Amino acid sequence: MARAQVAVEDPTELSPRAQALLRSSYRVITRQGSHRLSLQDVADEAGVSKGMVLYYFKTKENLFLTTMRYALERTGARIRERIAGVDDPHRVIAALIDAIFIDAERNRDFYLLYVDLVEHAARVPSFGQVSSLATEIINGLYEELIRDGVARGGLAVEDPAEAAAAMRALIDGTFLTWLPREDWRESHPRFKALCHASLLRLLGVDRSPAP
Amino acid sequence: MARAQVAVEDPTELSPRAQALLRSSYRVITRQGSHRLSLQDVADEAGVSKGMVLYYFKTKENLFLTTMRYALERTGARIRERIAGVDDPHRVIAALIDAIFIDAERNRDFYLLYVDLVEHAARVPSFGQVSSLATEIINGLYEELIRDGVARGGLAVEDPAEAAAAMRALIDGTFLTWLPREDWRESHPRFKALCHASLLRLLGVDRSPAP
DNA sequence: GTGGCTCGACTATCCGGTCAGTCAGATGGC
DNA sequence: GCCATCTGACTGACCGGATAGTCGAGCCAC
Repeated sequence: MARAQVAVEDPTELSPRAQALLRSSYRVITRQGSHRLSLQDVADEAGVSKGMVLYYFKTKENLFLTTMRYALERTGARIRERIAGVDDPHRVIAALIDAIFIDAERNRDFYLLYVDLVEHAARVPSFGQVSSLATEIINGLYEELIRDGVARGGLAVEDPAEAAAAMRALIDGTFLTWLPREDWRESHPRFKALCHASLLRLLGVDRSPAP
Repeated sequence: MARAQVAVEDPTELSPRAQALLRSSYRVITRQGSHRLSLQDVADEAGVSKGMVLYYFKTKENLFLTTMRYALERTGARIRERIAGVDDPHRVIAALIDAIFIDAERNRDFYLLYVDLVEHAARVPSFGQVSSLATEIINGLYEELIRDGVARGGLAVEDPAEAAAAMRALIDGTFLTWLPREDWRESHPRFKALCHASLLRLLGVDRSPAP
């Protein structure tokens, strides 16, 4: 795999054809894992020849990197959208948990990709920027929520950035322990509830039910 | 890669030669990642021929599985050993954190392998048992500690098994967010402190300093 | 007809696994 | 004590299959 020399391109600025390939690539990765991703598979999934994949994304690494970024930004946007309407600071945590834990299949797809990204980022320098992007998106969102919650009252937190980091660790860790389970489909609600309860503890939310 | 039909063998019951190969395998995996592990690399690392690796471990999958189990049990035993002497329930959490966060290099090696294991376990059924073994070892240890802490007072926890799961999520998640960082070497103490503080919150430990 | 787009054949490489065979040391018959 | 035989660890050449990337030629819309 050749080394990418330039920054990963913005997926939203790609031609429609390239974006379709990106979606095919994402589908193949969720099905097989990024390590078993082959250009031929992506081409087959998209119903085109392998040459075309390389025509739009010069190398496999570039395709992979761009797919990561695409999935990351799409997921981040979706979560933001989901919690945009919620104003009550007491409910915003619940809304976030609802937004993140949508359903077992999609959570599994995304977090398996995310785990792959971490593994790659730790070994291959060019993946570092995508991984940093992930941290920016995720921690930024969490920190924003926490600051808001503190300002409106209801959250007992000293350092929002630190709390956001802890929050991220808890949520990502919940998925990490959930992913390899054989009963991942059935246990999804249980892990969701556990994560919710732990998060409330972590953020010092008053746990007496609202009257 | 052929499918393993039988349970992964106990690494401690292997011949010295095979155990040496296991250590070589672990070294190669920590260096390159399990997906870039080749039999030739292991053979080179051990200074033998590739044929020998397959002589002792019939398939690559079996070698990999056994290496995982070896690393898992070795790490679990080391942590148990480290906290064995601590009696004071207020210090046992600190001791655990000290035992887990030994140093940046070893944490990185182990958790990169662990992340690989999760990815494999989620895709390849034969890795499920090793992953379950990991859960047993880790959650068992945590639950034991929590029960002990509750019995001696100092921990405000309702369901120890549930608290253990949350604890594991927090710790594993801390490493997951730490791993892909470029500054992983320098930021190790910071993540350790963050994890420690969050853990105290999560377990409802009285945070006023002892007089 | 020209240039972007698409194909598919081809190349080079890598890697898991097989296999025939080497060699050193143990065994045992005399 | 000595040689024939055997055994099991170990090697290295080899095979088959997969796969990233190249390239030249065809297609078609403008």
